[in-house]
Amino acid sequence: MEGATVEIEKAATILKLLGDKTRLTMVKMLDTNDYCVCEFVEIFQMSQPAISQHLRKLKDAGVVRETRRGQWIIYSLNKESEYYPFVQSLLHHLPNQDFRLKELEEQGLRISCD
Amino acid sequence: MEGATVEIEKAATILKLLGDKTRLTMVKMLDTNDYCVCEFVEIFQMSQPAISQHLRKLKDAGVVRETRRGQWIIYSLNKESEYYPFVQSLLHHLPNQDFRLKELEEQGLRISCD
DNA sequence: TGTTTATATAAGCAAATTATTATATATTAA
DNA sequence: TTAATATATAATAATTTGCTTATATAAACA
Repeated sequence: MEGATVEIEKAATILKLLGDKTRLTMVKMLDTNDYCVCEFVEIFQMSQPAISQHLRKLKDAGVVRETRRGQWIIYSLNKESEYYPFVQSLLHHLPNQDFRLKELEEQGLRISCD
Repeated sequence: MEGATVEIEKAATILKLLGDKTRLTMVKMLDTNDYCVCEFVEIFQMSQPAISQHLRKLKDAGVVRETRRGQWIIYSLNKESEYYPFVQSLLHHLPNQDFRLKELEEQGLRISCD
């Protein structure tokens, strides 16, 4: 096995966090692009507080991090996390979600630019 | 990426299931050995119905399966599951739990024999 | 400055989760 | 056949989760 082992308790915490369709999709999307909150609101057709709360959980666990860019707060995967390799290897099994970015762009709603 | 992709929704279901310390430990243990219900009861110091309910969830999702051996019901990882490769790759990141089996044996409480 | 836009936080609530206790079922053994 | 053992299921209670609405904060812009 490559990479260090993840303590069972911490692994369970991360898996529970990713065991939600919205958060799992977010994290898969963040694996290839950065997004701001309002883009997620658009994509998931969910209220802004609901999206913020999902992102806060991911941030508290160190899975994602945020940077302010003007009035927007951009979220990205935290690749420095000691759990990143673990998360990564999960994401490899999931289907690409780039179609969601395409939809955003087609609607002229893309904001973050990497 | 090797192996087929797991639908996001199904992946979230499996991750939520494994996002519980008890179930995650069970599955990691089952990756190398089979166990009966009463062994798990001993190991986790939890009521028998609680253990049965965890196992039922894992069974309903197709992650584990059961075989009766006399009065015992032996649980094992379902390696035929289409999600087995996904589960496997998670388990690789977790620390070995063989010390739990050793403890069982030292207490003379080991029942299942593979 | 005041207004708009993007985001976060708090309070409250319904649904889901995880344990418990009590009871039913199935196999083994006396 | 009866008692003991292993397991499952049902009912229930406590806790957690994920949304909602209302409100606060912070940057941008007129």
